[in-house]
Amino acid sequence: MSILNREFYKKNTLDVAKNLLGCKIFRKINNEILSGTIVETEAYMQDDPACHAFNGYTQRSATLFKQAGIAYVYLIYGMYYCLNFVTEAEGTAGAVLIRALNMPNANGPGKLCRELKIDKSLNEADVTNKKSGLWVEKGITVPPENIVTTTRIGIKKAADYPWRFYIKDNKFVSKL
DNA sequence: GATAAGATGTTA
DNA sequence: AACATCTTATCA
Repeated sequence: MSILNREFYKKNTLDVAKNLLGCKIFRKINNEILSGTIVETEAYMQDDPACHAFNGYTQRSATLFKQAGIAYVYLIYGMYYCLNFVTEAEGTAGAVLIRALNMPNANGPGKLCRELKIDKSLNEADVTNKKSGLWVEKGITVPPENIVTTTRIGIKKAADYPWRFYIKDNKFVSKL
């Protein structure tokens, strides 16, 4: 029962992406609580051609510049939602994309949002308390040797940046 | 107002 | 390997 506080997110995006591995996401819907361990993340930063905020401040990317510890949810390809957690200080763009959870049918950004019933109404939701129905708690600690660093998936720009992290030998990680 | 591209998932 | 499908950004 230790919810990750705002200080956890208000750090270097790459560090937050690694620290989030092994943490548990909780989603409360009506009286049901869904949860899953984060097994795969990707980092997106301000000086990153693939980041939505790279080309300046727009309506969609505005969330990335807000305070750390809130959710950034957007629709991709008109069919799938992606869940991010905003990082860095207010005014600096940065976010961590959650790519996979340690639960069935959640091995991909779009699939996990479908499983957790995440949609745009959760955009900018505060993840540091339970009121929003979406929060993260400290989970297992992943030793550095079990964190694998590779290039990101599904993007065309800056695809060679080694900013994707996942837990070694985890079968729920999207794509091998 | 119109157009092109996109941090994906499913199907063949 | 191709496609489904629509919001967002970027023009005019």
